[in-house]
Amino acid sequence: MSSSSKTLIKTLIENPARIRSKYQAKQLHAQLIRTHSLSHTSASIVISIYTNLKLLHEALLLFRTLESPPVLAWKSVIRCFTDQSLFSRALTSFVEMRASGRCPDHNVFPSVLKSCTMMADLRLGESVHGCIVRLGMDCDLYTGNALMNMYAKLLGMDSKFSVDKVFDEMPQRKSFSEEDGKSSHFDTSSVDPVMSCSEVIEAETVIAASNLPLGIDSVRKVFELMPRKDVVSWNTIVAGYAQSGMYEDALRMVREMGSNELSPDAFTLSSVLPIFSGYVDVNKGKEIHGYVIRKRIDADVYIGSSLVDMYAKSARIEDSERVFSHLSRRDSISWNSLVAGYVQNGRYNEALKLFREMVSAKVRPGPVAFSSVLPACAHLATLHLGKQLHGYVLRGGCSDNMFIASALVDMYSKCGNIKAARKIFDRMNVHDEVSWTAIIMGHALHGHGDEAVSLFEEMKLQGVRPNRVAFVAVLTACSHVGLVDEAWGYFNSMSEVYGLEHELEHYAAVADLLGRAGKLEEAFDFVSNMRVVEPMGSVWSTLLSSCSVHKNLELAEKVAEKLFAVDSENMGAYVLMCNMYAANGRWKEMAKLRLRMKKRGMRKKPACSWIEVKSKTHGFVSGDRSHPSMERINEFLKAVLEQMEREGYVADTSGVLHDVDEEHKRELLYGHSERLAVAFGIINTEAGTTIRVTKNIRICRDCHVAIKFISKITEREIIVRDNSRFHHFNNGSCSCGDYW
DNA sequence: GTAGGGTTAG
Repeated sequence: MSSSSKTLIKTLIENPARIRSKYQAKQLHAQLIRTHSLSHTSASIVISIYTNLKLLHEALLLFRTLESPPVLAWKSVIRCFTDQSLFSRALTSFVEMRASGRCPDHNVFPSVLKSCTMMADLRLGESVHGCIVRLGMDCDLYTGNALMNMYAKLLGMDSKFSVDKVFDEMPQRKSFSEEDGKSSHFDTSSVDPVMSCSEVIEAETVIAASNLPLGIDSVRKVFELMPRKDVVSWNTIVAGYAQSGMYEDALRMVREMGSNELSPDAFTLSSVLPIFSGYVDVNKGKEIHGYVIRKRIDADVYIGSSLVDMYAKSARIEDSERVFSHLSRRDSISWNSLVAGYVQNGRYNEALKLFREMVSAKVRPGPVAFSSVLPACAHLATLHLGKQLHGYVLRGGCSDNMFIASALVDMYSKCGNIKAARKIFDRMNVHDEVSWTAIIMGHALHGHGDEAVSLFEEMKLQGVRPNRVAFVAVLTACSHVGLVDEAWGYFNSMSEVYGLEHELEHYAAVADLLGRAGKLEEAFDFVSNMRVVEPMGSVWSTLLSSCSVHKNLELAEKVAEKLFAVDSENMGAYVLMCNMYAANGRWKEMAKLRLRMKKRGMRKKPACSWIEVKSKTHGFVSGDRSHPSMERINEFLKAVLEQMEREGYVADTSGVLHDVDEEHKRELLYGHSERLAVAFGIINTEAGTTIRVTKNIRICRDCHVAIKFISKITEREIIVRDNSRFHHFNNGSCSCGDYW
């Protein structure tokens, strides 16, 4: 070997950063072997070269030949394991390194802590923290940052220790002493408790006494003790505060950054932006948007999706669209922020359209994308799309995801298939309050009040505490089947047992229940005496429709007056009142109301129904004869009407409030949108297929009777979803038991 | 060698 090549090897070993390729690294390795100069030290350097090039396999082959690997070799492989997301192997290596008696230095801890974070192993992380304190390495900037990140990430988790324990007691704890280097303390598989029982109890008492979230407290403690802090340190604590809901503190830290001559960067802002959507006003968010543009970080994908989300949550979806359209690069989260934004703003068709665009743009939808877009299918009741998405979810193997499973339960029940919803619910391994509420609400909407109530009881038995939404669901269930006493019990238990405040929705459900049950005066007093800060228009309009069902015009006038006082443009209320005046022959009052509507430029929303046939949605508007199949629909309805009449059907024209003769009234009934949709469905599907129709307003009383007959004559299950519930017609009767 | 964004039930 020439002296010049020896010099070259020496130079490379001293400047390992010069090696940039696998080939060069292997050449060096080979030369060292050939010249018999592969010492422990030079081998470690080669290992670090391999790991820097992410050549884990090569590094490990060499590593295993070393009898007692030096610190450099250990930390190189630990870092590489962490880099390649092999967190548990990183931690095992750390344990082995400690067991071999090697003392870790400051640049191994960031990787170890990251692995603890990713493995969600707070216990081990805290032990490592103890070790760091013992070795006096808590002054290291990167180690401190990694510690803060770990506590911030694992902040919701149960901890046996508090950070004070780590600081105050860890150094003295025997298992951390350097002399005891062979201790198996760091072995993750070890079941030996690190603390004695009494210590654990003591620590838990300390934790119970503190009202602050444990994690954020630990983050702050580490932060305060760090002698040197950089932007990352500040960003980590800002994110920690933001994620713990401590928004004031997060924003205070951003301001303090400025006084420490550090300017907020893209990381800082993307942590802080979500605060402005739900907590502070959107104008503050706009200021930040301006700052982002001035700092020229508006191309950052993280900032982009934060902005899209912020504007969407502030009901400014047009601004979300603008931000999205200007993004130079879009990842799956940017897409999904806008998809979710559309759904949050009730723009379901746009959400589905964008989801499709996303798939065409070759961005694979992940679990979050599915849980964002499924509610759009639920709201639109587009079963075929929902089923397609379900298939996609199954192929993607994420059907166990709690968010997705709950969204699927909700989607199937809202699309009229409560059986499929229940099947998915029953197959879930664990249920949280969201999935329970979804299935309870599903049964409630399908008129299975008793089933919904017993599921609610089952939920409580399983130790899942009902929250405010769960109470909305169970009260809705009671309301749809007239369980008055049960509803009062639940309403009272909300505040008395669960310490939950009654909100508008709960009052509305009870008012609805009393109204449906015909207890109109009681309902009126209940609503008049409720104390809710929010507007009560929806509650009054619920009660108004009960007055209409129970034909109580006198009370209806009182209710309407209350309603118009808070909501002078409530279309439904005008229509209901007009109809009630008409039904009572009070044409003068009706005309007056009609004029008021006309002056305000209000127009009646037409009644429509939809049906999906062969994955295509067909819409029908009451009295509209433009559908290409209208001739066949009429033929069918005419034929079936003859049979219906033979079986005892008599048209109930009392609901037709136009001032026309009986014959004309019957014709109007026969042109109702739900009847057209049902007829179209029966003609265009095979015998026995379930018919699913969605209607935008309440189903008409006469159509309800007629569809019962039709279900019997045609031997079809017919499911009609109106604006408040599902009606399952089967063999001449309806699941609602005519209570609606 | 550390740090950030989107999701389910009314």
